[in-house]
Amino acid sequence: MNSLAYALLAMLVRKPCSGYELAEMLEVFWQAKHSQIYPLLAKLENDGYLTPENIEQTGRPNKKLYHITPEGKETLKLWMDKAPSVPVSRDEFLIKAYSISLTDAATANRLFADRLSFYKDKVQRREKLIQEMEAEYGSHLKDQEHQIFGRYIVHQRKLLMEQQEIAWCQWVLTMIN
Amino acid sequence: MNSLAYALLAMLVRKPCSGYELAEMLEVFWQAKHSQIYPLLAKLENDGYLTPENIEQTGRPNKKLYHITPEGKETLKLWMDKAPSVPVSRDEFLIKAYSISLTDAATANRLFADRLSFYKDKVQRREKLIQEMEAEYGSHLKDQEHQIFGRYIVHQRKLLMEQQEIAWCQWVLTMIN
DNA sequence: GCACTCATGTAAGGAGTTACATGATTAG
DNA sequence: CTAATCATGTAACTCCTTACATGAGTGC
Repeated sequence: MNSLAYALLAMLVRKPCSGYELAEMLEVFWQAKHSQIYPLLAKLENDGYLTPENIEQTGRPNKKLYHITPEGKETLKLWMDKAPSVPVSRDEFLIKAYSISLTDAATANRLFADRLSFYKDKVQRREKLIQEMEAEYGSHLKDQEHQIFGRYIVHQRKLLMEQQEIAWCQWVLTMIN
Repeated sequence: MNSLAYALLAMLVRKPCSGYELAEMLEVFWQAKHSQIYPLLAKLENDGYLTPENIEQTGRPNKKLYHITPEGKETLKLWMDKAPSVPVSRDEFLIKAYSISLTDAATANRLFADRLSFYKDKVQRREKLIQEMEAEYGSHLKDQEHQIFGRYIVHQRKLLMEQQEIAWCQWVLTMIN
């Protein structure tokens, strides 16, 4: 059981998902490629933490919805008590930002302008997602007992980070222009 | 040449460093263990991007200061033009925050309280580091031509992120208490 | 026609972590 | 007297990415 395994269980507590969906949803705290996810789902099924449900679809490929088992949920619950490992963030952009004096004004500008638009897009998507949560759950979002609470606060955290990235890029752009 | 190799070159443009020092300094954009750094430094030396200087010390182990070569600096410069790969962040804490409804109030509280103090410590260290930069470089910090500029903006970014993490933890704590 | 989305998998290789190894000095 | 800091390295292993493989439907 590695961190990704717990990330998958955490997602599946909310609702049954296919590997394809999980790969998208994991973006919020543990990015992983499908090539890592599919074998791990098979392993978790084999260990009794998940059960698959085959969904036949027309017009698109069939899929497997994985459901979390009581053992899976219990395993995740027990893990909650352990101290989380230190967060890891690896960002090539920051290496380039650090080395900005090595490059010309045009390259520096492009670097930050691209970063800015990348995060503007991220913010837009995140705001839409949060609006959808608000429409569906309303005041339950602030109820720590409700299952949605965890999902809400995590996406709020990500939104804040993305908004701050935009503000910081703009701050740097005013200095280099 | 992987991202970590460029991260090392970026650090060594500023000043010659030992592998030990680099492991600490890399925290800001690309965390790596010494077991990954030492072999890579040897490889970069072998490729002609670095030259080592042996420093004999009394009262503590001798060390190797790596200096970047003109070829190393040129390689880093050329890399600046390429679009950076997408940032990766993997944070076990966020998996637990997402699953907060599975656990009791005491565990949830401890989880966020620990996170809060972890980042309070981070902010303290970062603020001290930035104050030292201000004392040494003053108005040069805002001069995009100056070598310190990149280092300054990156640490500012990290400080903002850490301060925001504190504010967010406090926001969640008010909701769960 | 071409790229994108949905959908699942395997194989090979590169990146990163943990453990093994050594050892003096300093602070509590 | 115990833990932390400084300091460098290797070995084994796990984790993660890239590439290979397949294929129908949709939008430009």
